[in-house]
Amino acid sequence: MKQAVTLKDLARELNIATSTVSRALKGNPEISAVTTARVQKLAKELNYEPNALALSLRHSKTNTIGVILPELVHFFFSTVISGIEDIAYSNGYNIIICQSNENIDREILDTKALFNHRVDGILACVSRNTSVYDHFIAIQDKGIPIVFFDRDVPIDASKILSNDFEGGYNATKHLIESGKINLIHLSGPEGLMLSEQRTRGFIQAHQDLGIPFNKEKILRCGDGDAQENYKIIQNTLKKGMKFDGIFAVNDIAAVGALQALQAAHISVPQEVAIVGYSDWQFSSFISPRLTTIRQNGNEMGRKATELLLEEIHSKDIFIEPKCITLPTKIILRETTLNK
Amino acid sequence: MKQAVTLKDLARELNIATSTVSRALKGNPEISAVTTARVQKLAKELNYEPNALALSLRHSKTNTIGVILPELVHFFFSTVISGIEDIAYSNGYNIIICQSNENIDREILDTKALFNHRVDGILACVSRNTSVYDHFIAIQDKGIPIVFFDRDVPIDASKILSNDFEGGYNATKHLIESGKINLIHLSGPEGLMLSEQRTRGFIQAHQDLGIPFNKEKILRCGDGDAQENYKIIQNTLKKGMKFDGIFAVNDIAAVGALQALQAAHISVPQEVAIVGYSDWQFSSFISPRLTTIRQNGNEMGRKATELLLEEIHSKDIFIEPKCITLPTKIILRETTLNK
DNA sequence: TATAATAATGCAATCGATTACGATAATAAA
DNA sequence: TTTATTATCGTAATCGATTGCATTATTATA
Repeated sequence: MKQAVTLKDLARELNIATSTVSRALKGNPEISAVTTARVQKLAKELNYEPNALALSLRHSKTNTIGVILPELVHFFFSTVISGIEDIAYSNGYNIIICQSNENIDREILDTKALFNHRVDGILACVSRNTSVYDHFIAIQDKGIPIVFFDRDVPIDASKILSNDFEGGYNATKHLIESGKINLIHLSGPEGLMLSEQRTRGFIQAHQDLGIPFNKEKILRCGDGDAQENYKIIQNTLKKGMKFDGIFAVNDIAAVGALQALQAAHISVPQEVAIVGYSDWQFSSFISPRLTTIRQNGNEMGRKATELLLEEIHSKDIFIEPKCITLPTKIILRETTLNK
Repeated sequence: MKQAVTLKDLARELNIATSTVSRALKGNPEISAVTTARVQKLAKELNYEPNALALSLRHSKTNTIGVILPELVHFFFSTVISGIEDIAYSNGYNIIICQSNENIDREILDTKALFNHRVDGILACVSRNTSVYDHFIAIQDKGIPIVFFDRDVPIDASKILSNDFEGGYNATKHLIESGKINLIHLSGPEGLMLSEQRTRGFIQAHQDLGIPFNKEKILRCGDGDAQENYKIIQNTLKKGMKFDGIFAVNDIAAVGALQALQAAHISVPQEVAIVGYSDWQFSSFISPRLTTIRQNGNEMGRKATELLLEEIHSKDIFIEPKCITLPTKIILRETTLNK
């Protein structure tokens, strides 16, 4: 098997010490111009590339950021990753991405793996059903900074969140202002702070605009795939419940609802209007095009990475955790009446 | 700053040699039961975790696989990643994912970064506009095995491809058999082998089924986003070109075409039928639901990883590159007439 | 000419873990 | 009692690169 070229190989070939080779390669003025030239020439010839492992070990610094998130396939998360990459790469950092698949056990394994690889810091969005946080605390205790994003956690660390309350509030306000006052809400899983915030926004908007509200308006959907929400709306219609607007916790749920309505020959948005959440890629494709709340995933990724790098670069002095909440934006499309 | 616990720390605390600690931790019988117990107890107390960097350096083995692919957000690629994860994790390997963003320069940087991190092997799907392959050859020359997937490359290496010819053939055959004989094809970028294969299938099906074919039936779309294909179909209609079926190189293009038809009040599938490619997530959401060709991404990821691990584990002996072509499957939905 | 200053390079420790080999002590065999 | 054997543990080299501290050789200064 071919072996990678090392400093030692260059040194042997040129009959000098590895330390000299090392210095010559980085243009140290202590080394004579002649020697430097010889070394750099040979290095190029043999295609020498430094071993990042050895460097990391030496410097106790991997220049690598670990990223833990629930699923790659979500459009929102992929925009977050782009933001992370932008900042990380331009600062000379690599990233390692781990999917937890919304699985707490996988998440625990991921944190361990990232620690064992001695990443310089971690960006994490916890899985939906994470309720203990020891694995993160343990990492922090070992001196590795963590910044959480998108989903809130009861941990003393920096966080970049989206203003889910505001999103829920504005979605609901838009529905009400377009004349729909008998709304239902397809809500996310209990315990997931983010979905509870959206629900809170839903309720608050009712109160602020003087629209009556009761708990029956909230329909809880578990995983929130389209199929499930299709059935929920189907059942709701079957039970004879009346409504003229739906605020769904995400676009997938919204599509499920939309299809149930279409199957029942209920016109959207004339009879029932719909607002989704997150502005998935398909939301502008489907017919009618879906009104939704856009979160700035790229910005979230960038901000989170900037914060993390700050903490990495000042490992010695204590840094007060920051919590940044990013604004959302409503994207008006065809599933709501726009006046 | 808190520092991670090392073997040396344990050794100092217990007043024994690090070599003894190392052996005790892995239950080496040369170490007395008493000592072993003491070491393991302390290790647990101090939450000792071995430094993967040091191990990798020592063994010249990182147990890490590098993955290079164009974009994470593509549903197909995310299923490939799941397949890769399944096999990699169950074999004790971690993965590092790099997005090239269909950018050759980024791709070159990625290969370098992965090599510098001394990954044990690489799984790669080249970017759309990659036409030189020196960066991959260089990696191979350093003894790191590479397995390519999805997109074919003129490199002597193992490959897992999808049978794009078959997919294009069956899509076209289905359209013709459902009574549509005046088809057009929204084709992918020139030079991308995969899209040329699909086009070849389109042509061959015409010939085999005795349907006249001419080059005007092929409309080339560059990047292939929905907007672009919307315009292409719009222009085609404006020019008065007649057609009753569309085979699109991917689902996004198909949706663009679909929307252009709907805007022109042309009924799908009655007047014009559509077949897409790749079975994106949204394809079963939209209305009408899209008939498409499904590629088994998970299987592709699994097979590619298995092949790569084989090559990694037999680094010394030469392994003949294998090329596996996976079958595709047509998913019949509402954008075509199904008889 | 003797000494100091400078330039150029080598030696060896270091990062954290592993492992071949050597060393010590205790026990068994002769 | 002396030697061989075994159990147990330590020493040092190693992976690849860096870097503080010598060590030379050369030139400048007194």
